[in-house]
Amino acid sequence: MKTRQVEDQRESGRRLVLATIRNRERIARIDIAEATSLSPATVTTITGELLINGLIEEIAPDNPKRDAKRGRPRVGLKIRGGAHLVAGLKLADKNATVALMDFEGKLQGEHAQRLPRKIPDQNEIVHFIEDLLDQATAKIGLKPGDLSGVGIGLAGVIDARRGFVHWSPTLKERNLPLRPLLEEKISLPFFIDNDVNLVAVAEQWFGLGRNVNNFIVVTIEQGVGMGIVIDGKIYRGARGCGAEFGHTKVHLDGALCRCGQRGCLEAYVADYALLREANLSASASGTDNADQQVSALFYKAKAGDKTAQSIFRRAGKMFALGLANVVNIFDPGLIILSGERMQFDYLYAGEVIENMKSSVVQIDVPPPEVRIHKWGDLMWAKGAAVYAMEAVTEIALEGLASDAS
Amino acid sequence: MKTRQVEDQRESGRRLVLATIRNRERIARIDIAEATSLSPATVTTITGELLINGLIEEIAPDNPKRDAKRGRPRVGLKIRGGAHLVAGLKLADKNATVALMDFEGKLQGEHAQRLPRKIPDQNEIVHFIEDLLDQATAKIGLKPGDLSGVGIGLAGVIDARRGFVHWSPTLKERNLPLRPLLEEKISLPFFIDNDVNLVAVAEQWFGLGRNVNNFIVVTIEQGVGMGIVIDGKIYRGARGCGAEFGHTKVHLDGALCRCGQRGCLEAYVADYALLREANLSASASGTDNADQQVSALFYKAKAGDKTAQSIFRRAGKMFALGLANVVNIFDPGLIILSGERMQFDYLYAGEVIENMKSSVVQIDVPPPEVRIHKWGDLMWAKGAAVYAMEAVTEIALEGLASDAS
DNA sequence: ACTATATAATTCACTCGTCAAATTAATATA
DNA sequence: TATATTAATTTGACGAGTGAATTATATAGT
Repeated sequence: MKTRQVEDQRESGRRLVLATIRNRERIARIDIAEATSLSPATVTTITGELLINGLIEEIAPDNPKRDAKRGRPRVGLKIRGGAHLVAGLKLADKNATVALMDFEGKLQGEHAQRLPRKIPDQNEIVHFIEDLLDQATAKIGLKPGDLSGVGIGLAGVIDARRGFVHWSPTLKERNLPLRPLLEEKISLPFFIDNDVNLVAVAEQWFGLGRNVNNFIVVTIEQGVGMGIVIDGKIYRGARGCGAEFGHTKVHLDGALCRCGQRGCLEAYVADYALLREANLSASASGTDNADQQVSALFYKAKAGDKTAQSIFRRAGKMFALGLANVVNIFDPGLIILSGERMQFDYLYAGEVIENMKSSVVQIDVPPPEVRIHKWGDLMWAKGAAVYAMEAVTEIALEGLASDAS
Repeated sequence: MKTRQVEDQRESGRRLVLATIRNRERIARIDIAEATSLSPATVTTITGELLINGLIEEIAPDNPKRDAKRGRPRVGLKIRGGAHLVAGLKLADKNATVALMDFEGKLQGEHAQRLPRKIPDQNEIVHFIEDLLDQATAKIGLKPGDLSGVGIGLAGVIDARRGFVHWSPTLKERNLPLRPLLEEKISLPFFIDNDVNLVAVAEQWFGLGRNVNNFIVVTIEQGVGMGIVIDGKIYRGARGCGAEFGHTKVHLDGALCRCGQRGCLEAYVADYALLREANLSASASGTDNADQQVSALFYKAKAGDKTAQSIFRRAGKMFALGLANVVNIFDPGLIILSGERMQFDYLYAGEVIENMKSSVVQIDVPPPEVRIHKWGDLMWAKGAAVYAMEAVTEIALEGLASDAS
């Protein structure tokens, strides 16, 4: 900590250059200069450092036709995938998914495993994750020690800053300091967050949120979740726990929610809410096929069953109302509806979207775009991996300062 | 535009130092160094520039007792009030208020005037504002030309970036490019924003939001408004128009709102909603005493009238629900309830707040603090002035770069 | 084949801003 | 009056970024 302002300048330059290379996948120095509005000279210096430290590499001129331009050919730079390997875990209600990702963002391996219904205690969760990492890395001939970091996405209320789980449907215990517990047993940096936030990160890197600075992601699965991106960063509230869209109230003294309160959006659109309406308790007919039951209900509605239709119609209305509230408060530029349930079009049908748009303050500017993105657990795990990678990148860049010889 | 990174560094240093002096009112160089983690040497350089350019000034050692410490006494620095004068206007439904403020944030004059019911056209609004500025400045023996900028707060949906009024209850016309219109006639920079955002700015500078980086302000008057501060900055949505809390839906297909939609919070808690319930149309018994009618209704409820009580009770419940939704989505650290109607305790009664807190996701961290701040139109105008001053400061700092000799 | 032209990347001399250390300034205390 | 103490300024050095010149590497033209 010699100086402050001066070092900061260089460090932010490195960050900027690395981010630019990431974003553009492969890019020549001159284009980096253009994109970052740094001078070519500075770009040479910074990329030189990054090359020495192995974070980036030059790429062979892959364009044999070279656009028929003359002059010295630009040499492409890219992230060096081998620089770091991270793991991302998605712990859902019934199964866990692992994604292994290199520093370039490429998937290097994956692994899935069933989960005991609820993980009862601290020890078991730590062991379970340890196992998961063992098996996942073994698949590609490596060990957990080869990882530079692990990201974990979990449903529930999570304080990402502390890696603290206030509450999660996956765990039996409340108020679990998960990160300290894990880091005590496994000597790796862990990064824990609400799973929807990690979907938002995944959308930012690989999905519909690329180069969009302000958007929100809404997921419907067991519960209803939301991730908010403002100025390119995940927004976390003052108390460190993210957007609880599912427990937004859509009806005064309305339907009972599993959180104990009444009128939550979740109590109208989540799986259990739909089944409850249909008088099909999930626990009554086997815990595992709630999915199938919801599917069955959906196809019944499709087939013309009035009761089933009514259930989905109400859910759609409530969803539209909740969404409109978010739009009225946040005015996001883009809304991404994501998650397993998005295969059921009742929630993103034109009617629901129109409903939402007509409940938004009307001005002569078009309402936010709504896009649907259905993807499975692996994408959530990739989001978790990316989350870890952002953190690992940060650590790498900080460490680089003293490294420079 | 010689260099980029290098000049930026100096400029951000100036910004930082000036902001620190603002925040601390009077502060010695050594303390600035401490607060900004710049070196004393740099602080000397920067404050020297600011002194030469007349933005700050040294203050005589006002502490005759000097804490009984020895050594060279620290010389205080403060913002030089005379550096710039700005005006802030609050245009409400029935009256307009002007605040004149010096560069130090001190009120230099004020002025109020009744407003015609609705301003019909472009020309009139420009003339009206021109008049207002003339009269306000005349009161302290100056002219509008002595101003460095004018901030204007207006209810409705405003795009602050463009100074564009999508819609305002004060104006008859929709889609009015107010800033260009004003700047065409009056050669001063104008800064226009939603009035609640300006209240938020005022809270940040003078009120309960001092040194709080994340909070929201909610006001109830003719309508219901909200201002959001994230990371010390006013949050503006993607479309440039702020938080429309009042048109958040609290009931599916609920009460009819003046915006034409149903179930808006405003349709339950705003003046017209209360009077409508009480079967007292504002327009029926004279437009001007809606205030008094609401007051009368309030005291009737206080006196035990069941009907009146029921009206306020429902309004309170809906308000609590809407507020809970904002908390669930945003998780702000502090909520400031502000505005004229806050004198009626039905909306911030312990019961309502408790109601809200019990509708928020429950974790083992205390829910956000709620504080009440009742203040009149002058404070809104001061907020508008501060808003202008922030902009003027920015301009002054930018101009300084080339000035430096 | 050779030169001219074009473009990318690097090198180098210079400027600007910050900082640590030394110096000067201004006070209280012995 | 001398000494101690703290604030502010000055000074010399250093780090980072830049423009201009230089080097590298290609194509186009003859």
